[in-house]
Amino acid sequence: MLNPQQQTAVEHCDTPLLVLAGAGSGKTSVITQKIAWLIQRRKLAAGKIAAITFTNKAAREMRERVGKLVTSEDAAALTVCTFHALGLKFLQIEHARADLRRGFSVFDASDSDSLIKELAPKGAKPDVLAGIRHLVSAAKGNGLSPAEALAAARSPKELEAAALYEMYQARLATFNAVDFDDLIRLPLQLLETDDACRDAWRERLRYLLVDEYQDTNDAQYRLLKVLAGERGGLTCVGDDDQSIYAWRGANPENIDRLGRDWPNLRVIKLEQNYRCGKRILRAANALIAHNPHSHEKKLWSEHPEGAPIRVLECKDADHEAEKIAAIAATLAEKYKARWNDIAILYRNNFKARPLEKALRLARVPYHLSGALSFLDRDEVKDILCYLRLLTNPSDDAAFLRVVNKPRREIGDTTKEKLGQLAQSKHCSLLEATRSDAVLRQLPARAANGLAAFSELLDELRSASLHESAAELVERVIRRTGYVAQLVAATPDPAVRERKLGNLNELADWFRAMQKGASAGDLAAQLALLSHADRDDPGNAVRLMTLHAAKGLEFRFVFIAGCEEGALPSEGALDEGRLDEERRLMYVGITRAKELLTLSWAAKSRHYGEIVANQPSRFLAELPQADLHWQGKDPEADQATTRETAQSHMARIRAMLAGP
DNA sequence: GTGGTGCAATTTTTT
DNA sequence: ATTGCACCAC
Repeated sequence: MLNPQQQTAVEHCDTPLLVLAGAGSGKTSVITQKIAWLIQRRKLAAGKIAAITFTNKAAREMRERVGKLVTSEDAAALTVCTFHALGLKFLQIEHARADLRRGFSVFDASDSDSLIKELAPKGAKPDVLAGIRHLVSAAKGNGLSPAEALAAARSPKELEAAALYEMYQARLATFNAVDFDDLIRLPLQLLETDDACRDAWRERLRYLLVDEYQDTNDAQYRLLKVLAGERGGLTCVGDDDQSIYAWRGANPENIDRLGRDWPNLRVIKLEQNYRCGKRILRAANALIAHNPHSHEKKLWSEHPEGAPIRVLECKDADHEAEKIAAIAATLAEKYKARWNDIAILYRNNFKARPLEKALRLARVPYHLSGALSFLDRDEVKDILCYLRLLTNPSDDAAFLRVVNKPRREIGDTTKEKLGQLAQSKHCSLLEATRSDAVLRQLPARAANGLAAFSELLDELRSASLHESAAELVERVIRRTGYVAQLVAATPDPAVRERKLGNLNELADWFRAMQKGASAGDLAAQLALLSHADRDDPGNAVRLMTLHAAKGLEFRFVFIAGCEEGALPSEGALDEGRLDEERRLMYVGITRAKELLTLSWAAKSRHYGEIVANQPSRFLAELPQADLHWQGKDPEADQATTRETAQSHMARIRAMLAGP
């Protein structure tokens, strides 16, 4: 099944291995087969192997595929998860060494945002806040502690951010909480400083396989390095041409670092593509040739040539969406396509709106991935915050979120006052509500509400001691009066049903999880499962961003919004980061197996105003002979391209030859 | 403490 | 143009 390069990659275990795997070259097969090889031929215990991915969906798919190659016992013993999930598991075991107490909370992005906002100078503008948050995250992604970040600060901005990082981290510590970046940074810090801990984990994880290696940041690289050690039980699979996450700290330089840190590194290239038609691949190769390369790679394919790549020129975004919807609708009969053979990709989520509208109108079933995440729904977050607070009474962020849900007449004034009192007593908000001295200093109405809240939590906590996680979740949903409030406050029956459905789904998720785990641990895991990769899209056209499409493939792919300022995005253009945008386009093109359609709109809305667009420069970088431009004026174009003329002739001939 | 009105920011991409 | 949020009147 495997080609010689793939087979070599599977069998090479004695020194670290870097697999430069082009798009569609079967890298997942290499990883899964290699896991099976390690277990069956190298007699390595499955429990000592970890396969690390970047998304939960990728982890799930990998687990599924490995499951077909190894025994179910081995499959269960394997670690197949994201970097962040591995870090969480690590910290849950090693919490004491990381100065965390059992049941610590994982702050999600919005928890982090509010904390930053609280600590930043009052009235700071959103973009300033975002800048600080980005710098703090970048420092953490470089594995820096607050002190190190302060020392490394090069500009006033960085200095300010580093100072804020210190406060931010101190607050997290009092909340007994970590954020996403800490899930990498804290394990790294521990492993690099604590020899006993490092040796134990090296023994525990004897072989590491990393998918999408080009997406690792500095901290992740160092984590791999310290875990793999001199022994170098490590296989990294990646593609520098698919590096599209530099904006969030991914460092594709890590590809070259491997060879420097392990001189015995073996490098294998996978250049045969098993996915795309020749023409699509030729276009992809031509496009990416415009980028500088340190690892030359030439993808080839044995697939048929395939149809020309269509370029739809449209008047505006609505027109574009209508055209795409119309073509998608015909593909089904023309090519015997199932709806889920079709994907519509775009640079930013904003583009999804007109597409949704057009697809609905054309009665094409579609599924929007990524957008409204299950866990971002308010009602789900609320219940999860109850669980967080039950497991971690110090979690002030969770406290603030749920203390007045459902309504207990506790408003901002009370929260503010309570915060001051807790601060002076050096205790958490929840502890403060337990103190009579504190309650006496508040108005009776607020004090009653707080007392009721803390009693409710006490009751739930004592119930949690002898209940499973699933039972506890159901109890929280019922006993807090949450459902009653939800029903009362949501007049629209459709919205109400949806929200209640979300709560049911949440309960289902906990029911499906293993019996032994505590609700708090599960809530922490759930915090990482941020994207809607939970629900099965079914047989529907898939709408998603180009980023979300990485790792997927479809027979028919549309890339909408190929415009200057959109596909090389405005921001990237300003900062001269064109290469990554080109790689994004490359990723999009290489998702297509059979038919690729690119489109651009001559006009679009920009902050409410209508502006004229230019077609993306990337369209000009494709081999023009492989493109079929379909302009705004279909009559005029029909004859202009050879391909259409030929198929036109073919149709006429067929008619003449017919009955 | 809650429910309204007007203003400002939004368009990268995600664990 | 839409939407979230800050500020103000009950």
